[in-house]
Amino acid sequence: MTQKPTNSEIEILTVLWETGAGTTRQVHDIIAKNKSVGYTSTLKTIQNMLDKGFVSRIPKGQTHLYSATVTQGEIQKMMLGGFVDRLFNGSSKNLILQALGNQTPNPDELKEIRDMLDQLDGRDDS
Amino acid sequence: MTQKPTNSEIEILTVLWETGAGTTRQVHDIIAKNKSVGYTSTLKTIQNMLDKGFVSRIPKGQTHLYSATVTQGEIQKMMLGGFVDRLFNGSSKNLILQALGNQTPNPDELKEIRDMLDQLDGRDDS
DNA sequence: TTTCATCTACGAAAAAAATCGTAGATGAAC
DNA sequence: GTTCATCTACGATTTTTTTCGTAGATGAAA
Repeated sequence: MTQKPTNSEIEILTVLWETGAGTTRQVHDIIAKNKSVGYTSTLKTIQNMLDKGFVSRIPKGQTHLYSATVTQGEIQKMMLGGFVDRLFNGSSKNLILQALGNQTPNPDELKEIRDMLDQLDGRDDS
Repeated sequence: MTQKPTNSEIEILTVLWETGAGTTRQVHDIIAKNKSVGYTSTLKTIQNMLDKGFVSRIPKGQTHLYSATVTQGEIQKMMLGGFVDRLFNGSSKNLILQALGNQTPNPDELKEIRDMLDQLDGRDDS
């Protein structure tokens, strides 16, 4: 698993991460709520993903049940590095400051972030 | 400026952000250090960027001097939203936690992030 | 058993992005 | 003034990604 998923593939992975598993039909119906695309397009993309190893499948009657073979965290990690390098001069800090500026998390989330920071530099003044 | 730059275009913008301005030759020589690509490819990409409005140029002898018409911050903002939506369920918090996990900023940077957090929720215990 | 809906497989077309080849202009070196 | 290096313009090709059309299989309904 060295390859990065394309945008369409990520859309499908997102559905599978949320639902656990699904047939092409089930995945497609969810995708098609947000964008206009034919069933066979979704099918083809899933088949490509099978070739690339992003999903596995088991036969289920006359169809297949697909699940992701990669976790969302793995893909996030895989994509984040390049993204930070390409757009934020490789600095996570820059990314984080920009992210905080764009869309401020709510207080609970801010606390989570603070806790993470505390944990990272071994601080303990909760 | 509604369109998003492609990856190749971002590479070129990055050079221009760092150098302030440059000729195709100058930009290309920097790009070519990191990847194998012909001069005319870089030229063509810059010309596309001129059409899209990402750069402007002024004649300089027999060549042109290009500068970015968009700031790095603008592009970061433009790209970050979609990235968070696509990969982090639209949650900046999730992005930030993953970013901190991947590559921990140094203490000074951590302080910057903390300051930003304090500022965001009006805290004042510096 | 004919019809109909639904599925898969697979190639091909379309769209988007990246790369490059060639032609022509210009100026410097000789 | 011929040669050489360098630049731009621009179309065309290649590669990647996305979309879709068609053919064939299968099972349920009539």
